[in-house]
Amino acid sequence: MNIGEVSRASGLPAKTIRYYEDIGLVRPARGANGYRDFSEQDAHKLAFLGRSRSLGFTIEDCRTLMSLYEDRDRASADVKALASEHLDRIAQKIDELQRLKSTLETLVTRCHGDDRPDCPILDDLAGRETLNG
Amino acid sequence: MNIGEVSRASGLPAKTIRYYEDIGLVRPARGANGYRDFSEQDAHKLAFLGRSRSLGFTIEDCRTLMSLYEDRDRASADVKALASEHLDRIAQKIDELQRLKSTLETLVTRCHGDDRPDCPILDDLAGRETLNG
DNA sequence: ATTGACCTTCCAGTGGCTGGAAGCCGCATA
DNA sequence: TATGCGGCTTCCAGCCACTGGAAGGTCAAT
Repeated sequence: MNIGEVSRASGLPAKTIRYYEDIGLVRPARGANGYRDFSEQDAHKLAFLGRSRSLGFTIEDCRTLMSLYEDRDRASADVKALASEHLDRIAQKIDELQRLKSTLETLVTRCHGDDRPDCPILDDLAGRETLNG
Repeated sequence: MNIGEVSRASGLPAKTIRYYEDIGLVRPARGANGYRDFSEQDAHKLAFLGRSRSLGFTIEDCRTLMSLYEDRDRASADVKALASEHLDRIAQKIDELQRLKSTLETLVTRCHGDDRPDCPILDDLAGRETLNG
C-alpha cells in the first residue's frame, strides 16, 4: 500500500503521514524502490491516529493512547483518566471562549458601526472602560 | 521608562514587548546606553495590545486595530466588522469544542474505568463504532 | 522516448511567543 | 578596587502539528 492509497484510506494528508513516521508514530516497511509500503495494520493505526487527533488529543496523548490500545493488559481506567483530563481542558477552553464571546458581543452591540469614528470597541481596548470589569 | 517598568505597567512580559518591537507593533526610543526608553504613549499602546490579545485578536488584527485607533478619521464600521468576524470565529470554535465535548463525554461515561482492558473509548478510536456517527 | 502521476528527501515557514546563553550597564557594598 | 547583583542587550533555538515547496527518482501508459 503506497502512501497515497493509505492517505485516501485514512483521510490523513501524505505529508502528515510522513510526519507521523518522522516522530515515530508509525513505522511502515519500505519497498525495493524506497517507497513506503503500508500494511493493513499501519493503515489501521493511521485511522486510529486520525480519529484521536480529530477528537483533539495531542500527539503525545495519541502516542499514549496507541500504546494503551496495543497493550492487551491495559487498565481501562488509564484510558478514561486521559480522556477525562482532555475533557476538562476542553470544558475549560469552552468557558474561556464563552467569556470572550460575551465580552465581544457586548462591545459589538454597543458599536453603532457607521461612518463616524466614535467606537466603544476601541474605547474598551484603550482602557477607557465602558464595560464593567 | 525601562522595559521592566513598562512590563509591570502593561502586564506583558518583557520578552513579549521585545517581540512586539521586532514585528513593528511598537517603536520605543533608545537611551544612550542602548536601553529601550518607553514613553507614556508606548505604554498605552502596549496596554492596548495586551487587552486586544486577551480578547483573542490575532497579532495582525491588533495591528489593524491599532491603526484604526490612531486614525481619527476611521469609520467605526471597520472596527465593528473586524470584531464581528472575530466573534464569528469564536462562536464557530465554541460549537466545534462543544461537539468534541459531547462526544468525549459519551465515551468517558461509557468507559467503566477499572482494571480490565475492555474500553469503549479505544474501541471508538479504533473505528469499532459504539457511537452513532 | 516522453509524459504525467506518484514517490522520495530536505529545508523553511506558520503564530506567538518563550527559554537560555553570553555579555554589557549601573549601583551598592566590602 | 573588586565583586556581586539585578536589569538590560542581542541572538539562536524550540514549542506544536503540521504545511509548502524545491529538486529529483520511479512507474505505467502511450
